[in-house]
Amino acid sequence: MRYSKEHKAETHERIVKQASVRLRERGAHGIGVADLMKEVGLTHGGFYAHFDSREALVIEAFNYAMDRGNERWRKIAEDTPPEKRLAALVDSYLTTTHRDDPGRGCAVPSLGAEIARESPKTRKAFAAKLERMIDMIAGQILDVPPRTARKQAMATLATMMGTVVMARIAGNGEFSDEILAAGRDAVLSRAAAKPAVKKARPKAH
Amino acid sequence: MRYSKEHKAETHERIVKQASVRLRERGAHGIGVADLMKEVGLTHGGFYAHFDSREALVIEAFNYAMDRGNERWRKIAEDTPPEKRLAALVDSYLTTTHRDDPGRGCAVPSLGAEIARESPKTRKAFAAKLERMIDMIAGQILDVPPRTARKQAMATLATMMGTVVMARIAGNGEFSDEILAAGRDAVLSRAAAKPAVKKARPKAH
DNA sequence: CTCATTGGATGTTTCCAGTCATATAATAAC
DNA sequence: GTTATTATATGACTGGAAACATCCAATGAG
Repeated sequence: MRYSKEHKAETHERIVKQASVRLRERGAHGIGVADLMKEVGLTHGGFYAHFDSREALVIEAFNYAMDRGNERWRKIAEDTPPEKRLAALVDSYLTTTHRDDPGRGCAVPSLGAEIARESPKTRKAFAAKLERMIDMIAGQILDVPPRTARKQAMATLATMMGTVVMARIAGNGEFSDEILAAGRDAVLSRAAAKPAVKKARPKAH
Repeated sequence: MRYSKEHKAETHERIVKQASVRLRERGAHGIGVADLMKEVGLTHGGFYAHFDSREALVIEAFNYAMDRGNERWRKIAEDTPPEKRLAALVDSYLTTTHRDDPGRGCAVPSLGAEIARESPKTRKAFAAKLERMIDMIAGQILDVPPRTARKQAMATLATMMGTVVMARIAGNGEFSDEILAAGRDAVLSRAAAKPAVKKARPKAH
């Protein structure tokens, strides 16, 4: 082996990471191999030493983005007492920061619709990650009986993701902020209504 | 005038309609001028007699799709007694049919994320239509006091749209159906919980 | 010294928005 | 009813952008 053992792995990851950012920012067809490699500080000749094809990269990048999201949620669950976890999650998800920086945010609101149109292989990989997200919410975030947890997790995710999609359409002004606030209230009040947990009424900003 | 008076207007609308279907099916860059015109039974030379540019068409097609959606909702409101309107809406929106046929469905779950990346002009046109949808839900569909209607309308839409996005990622199997069902329950139970003055029945877990 | 990795250059293909001279078809004028 | 008029449609053409993929000389780690 020339170059250190980890060198290639590191380069590989840098490419995947940058791709995942660009894809979330610009969509599934929003960046080409050449530009991407340039952004990573390489030239695009070496690309095919790392990936069989562009699609292989895209799948990896999707997975990477989803994994980072799940990782983030896991940390929230870890660092927060059970009854406050949902509020903590919503506070990190339904923010202007997340809305305005899709590149570092959740992949579903940015790429969901496009994923649904990709090849079955790509779509299924994404669906598996989505199911992991649901499990995570149901098991680690929501403070409700397991009986209803899965269903409620799905609805919670749907509301959060739909809110981000709508807020991004609305831009970044007052109207958009209003949408974010409505989503927050909806998620938290639904949770408050179901178990005996109380309040958590965030002030709209 | 040669050709009948309405001829051009009709052709124009056929183009817009077909474009709106294809865009929802394949995404904002999913079809080119030439293919589109062919699908309408024309050649692509004449395109620029109808539209200044491709973008102008895209904006019209977006508007068309949104208008059709609003129209559909208006009819539901018209044909249904107030207390059943939301259920009727959800029953038409969160169906496998809608999930599996984006081309004829709501434009937000199919195009929302891509719209958010388009030019400000395009995005703002879409945002205006989104606001109309919210007004429609708040004023004609929800059976709640005006005070909270707008906020609740936003949340209701977010949940419905997010549910469709997730369900499409999940494909069309059992998992996907489960997501649809969860979305339905969430929208309807929230509506049932709110008008009742306070938090009804806190059932301890 | 050796050779895997890198990166600059290049090939080739595909595709697409937009233009224009020409042909066609329907109405208005006579 | 015939002709003149003109809006609409045709289809080939353009110029260029962008994309994926491959090759090979140079590099630098071991």
